[in-house]
Amino acid sequence: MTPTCTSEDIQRIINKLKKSGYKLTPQRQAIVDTILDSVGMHLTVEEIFDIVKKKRPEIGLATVYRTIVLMHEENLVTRLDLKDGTARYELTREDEHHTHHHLVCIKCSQVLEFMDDLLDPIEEEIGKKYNFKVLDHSLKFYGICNECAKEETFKEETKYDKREG
Amino acid sequence: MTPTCTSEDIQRIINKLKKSGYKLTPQRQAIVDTILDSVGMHLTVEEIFDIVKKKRPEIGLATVYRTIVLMHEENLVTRLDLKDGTARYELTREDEHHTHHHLVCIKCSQVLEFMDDLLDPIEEEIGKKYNFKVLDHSLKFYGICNECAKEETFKEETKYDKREG
DNA sequence: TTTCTTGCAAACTTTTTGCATAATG
DNA sequence: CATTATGCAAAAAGTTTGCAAGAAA
Repeated sequence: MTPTCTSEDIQRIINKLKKSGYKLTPQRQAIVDTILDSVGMHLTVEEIFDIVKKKRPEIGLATVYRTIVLMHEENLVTRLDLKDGTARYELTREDEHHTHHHLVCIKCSQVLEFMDDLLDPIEEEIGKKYNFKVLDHSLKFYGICNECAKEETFKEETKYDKREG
Repeated sequence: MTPTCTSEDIQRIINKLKKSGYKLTPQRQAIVDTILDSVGMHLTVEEIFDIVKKKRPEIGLATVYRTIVLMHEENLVTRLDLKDGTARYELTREDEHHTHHHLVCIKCSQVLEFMDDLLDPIEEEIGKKYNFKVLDHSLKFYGICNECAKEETFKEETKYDKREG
């Protein structure tokens, strides 16, 4: 479920950046490394910055922002919105037909990932019905994770603020 | 597809607010009216503010924010993230089993809505598989709308920034 | 009259940008 | 060496909050 990263990943990323004419600076290397090391963690830019800073204290937050923007434009990272006010990013996995999806616990905010291609027929149907050329989809399930379900009985009201439409 | 609002909607909202102990001020009324009048438009708080201000210039932006937060907590509005940097809100439709979903054009940013309950069996399956009590889901399809498809041939690169995982 | 709400301004948070300096290919 | 990238600090943009004055139940 949580794939580990290979040296192919790092090569793929570096090649793509080079191909687009970007220089490979130590700062960018450090940021790429951090993203590769944090698969499944859905880090914010600030969190990436904090990790990178440990190895290279001279690095600036603006550089991290600029690098993430750049990687996002190149589709090397995918943005994820978990409704806590800051954007989060994760490595775009090359091997996935579509991006994977997320189970978001509205009690503890834990995020599980899952792959599922059951959506493909729906995608096709919707495309035809609305004359819309579907390229990708994003799916999130909101609910209560196993641990939180054990802890206490869930109260139906509250916590709408963790979901989105 | 784009449902119009009935007086039942406004009664439902007002009753819910009253029931939760909130006072019904003219400011809140104006904001509720605006949201009811803008179904399908996915307004930002600032946009709601601009509309409300025309009728009641004395109203403050903070009041609009506070009212939206409050309505969101009461599940009267649903937050929607269309990746343009600001949160957007829409009326939570009472009659829907789940919230409706969105087709987002990555060229022109147009947002179409669609209802679909084909996801229910997937929801159930995922729930069992991951021991996750699913309460709701959010689904977005990203692609090219009919108009944009006509205009020009789509170039495969670019525009990843409009999508999310 | 008591409590909740408003408007304003200030504070905060996240993200972007200008600019001089430094590093890359 | 020409160009691109960096770090810093300042600016933007979106959202939240403190507080005194005002309105609702």
